[in-house]
Amino acid sequence: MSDCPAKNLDATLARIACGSCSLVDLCLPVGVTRDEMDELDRIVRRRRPLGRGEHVFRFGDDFRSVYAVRAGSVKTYTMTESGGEQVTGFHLPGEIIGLDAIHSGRHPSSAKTLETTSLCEIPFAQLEDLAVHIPMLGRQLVRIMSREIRGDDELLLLLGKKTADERLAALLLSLSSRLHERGFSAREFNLSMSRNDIGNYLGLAVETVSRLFTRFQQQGLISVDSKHVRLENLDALRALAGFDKPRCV
Amino acid sequence: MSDCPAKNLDATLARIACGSCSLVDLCLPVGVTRDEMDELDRIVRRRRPLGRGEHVFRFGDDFRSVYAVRAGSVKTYTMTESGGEQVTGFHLPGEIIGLDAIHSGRHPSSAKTLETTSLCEIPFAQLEDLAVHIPMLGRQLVRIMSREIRGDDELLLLLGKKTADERLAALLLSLSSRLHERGFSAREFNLSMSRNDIGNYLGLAVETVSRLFTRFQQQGLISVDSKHVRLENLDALRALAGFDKPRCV
DNA sequence: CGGCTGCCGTGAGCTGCATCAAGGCTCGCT
DNA sequence: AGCGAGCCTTGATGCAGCTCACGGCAGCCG
Repeated sequence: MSDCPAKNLDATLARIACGSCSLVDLCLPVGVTRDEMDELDRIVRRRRPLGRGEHVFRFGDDFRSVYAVRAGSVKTYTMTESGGEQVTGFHLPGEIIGLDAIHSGRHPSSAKTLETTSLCEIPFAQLEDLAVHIPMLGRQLVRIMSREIRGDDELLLLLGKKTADERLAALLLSLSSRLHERGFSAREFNLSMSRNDIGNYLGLAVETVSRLFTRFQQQGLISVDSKHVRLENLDALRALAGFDKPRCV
Repeated sequence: MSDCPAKNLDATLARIACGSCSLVDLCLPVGVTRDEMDELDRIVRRRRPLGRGEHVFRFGDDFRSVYAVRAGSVKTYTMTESGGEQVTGFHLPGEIIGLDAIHSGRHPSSAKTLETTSLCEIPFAQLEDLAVHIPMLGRQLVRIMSREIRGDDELLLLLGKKTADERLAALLLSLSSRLHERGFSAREFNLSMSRNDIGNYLGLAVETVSRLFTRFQQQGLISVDSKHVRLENLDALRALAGFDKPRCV
């Protein structure tokens, strides 16, 4: 542990306070003062990065904390009794995961990193206590949860009503606009998730996803090179998906 | 207005305080004291019942309040740009609707009554202010929203992975257990929503839903008489649906 | 090096559910 | 009573996407 090369990195990350984090206006501390942010900083635990494929929490775990993605990406998924997965979301920096566990006190879903990922762990009991002193923090939490509900409802529409093409187009556009918000290119990015995860999330067979990527490329909508995607015709994709910004009103 | 026969009913309903409401342990004021409940009472507006098919709020409306169903039932739905509906939920007494609007300040979905329905309107700004003085109220709000997210995720699994049979079985069991929690029979109830709404919600064509009802009846799983359903073989339904309590962990 | 494992792409055939079409039932309205 | 509008049911047909089967490629390990 002490001679691990990650230690320095760890120490560096530990120094990043909410106030100096570039995600500050995507994450919890929106609208709180400098002093209040320091209070939040005191309860946030910045953990050393997780490697690809590690669990943040597992189905059935006791609920203690919610987690903010700081860098990297995470998939969340629930499980059927028969062992099948349903991927419920891909989460990018600034997003909070674990909110579905508050109600029951146990995690009803699992979360696994898709690549090397660093997270902020926010012990929930302390967050609730802090929210009593910092009303804005509670309000922001509620706003974030509202957005989550909204996002899920949009996904329901996608799974309930849309064709395979529309679904993939919608996912690509969602990733594109979310990455753009975070300062990355909206037109060109890497998919950190496997084709399998994509199919699972969109309610499609892997083979269908694979064929769709091929066809989208043939149609000049995108260029794909394994994990790397470039959106060549955003307007056509938007027309296909049927809406512009899948995760906003 | 003054000679309307609904007026007396209105007055009666208006007298029902949260403290004396039978839904008190399903709704917002869980775990708050008597005095705190009185404070909540002061901001809750008990409106006269809505008739069948009336809107509680519409897509695009300014967000001012959330609503608790007191009696009756409500469907919520979002819309595609092309005008199609996606039903996102059926809501029974004690459930809160409108939570998806907090984030953006506008309702991203519509809510329409399925039968004569009475609601409590809870102005959200006042609820937030009150939550500052009654921490438990804020916590309960967050818990309710967490359950909502959890419920949506379960629905995603349903739409993404389950067959038509499994979907209908899951819906019937969900309604059954939720009605049971509210003191109604778990085995026999009326469907307040149309076959169309059911199909829409489950991502199926009306015709498929109709055929499923017929087949379930032939298989001895249920008896149906138009809106009236009796679950004849709960265990078999549960086995079909693949899980027991669709909206709980 | 060779074998093994995980991920991705492609083709061929099948199937669950949508779609289309038509008829019955109920209820409210004239 | 008679008529029309919704809502529901049933049957026939078609197709989007699933399943199965196979081959390729990259990374990993002995």
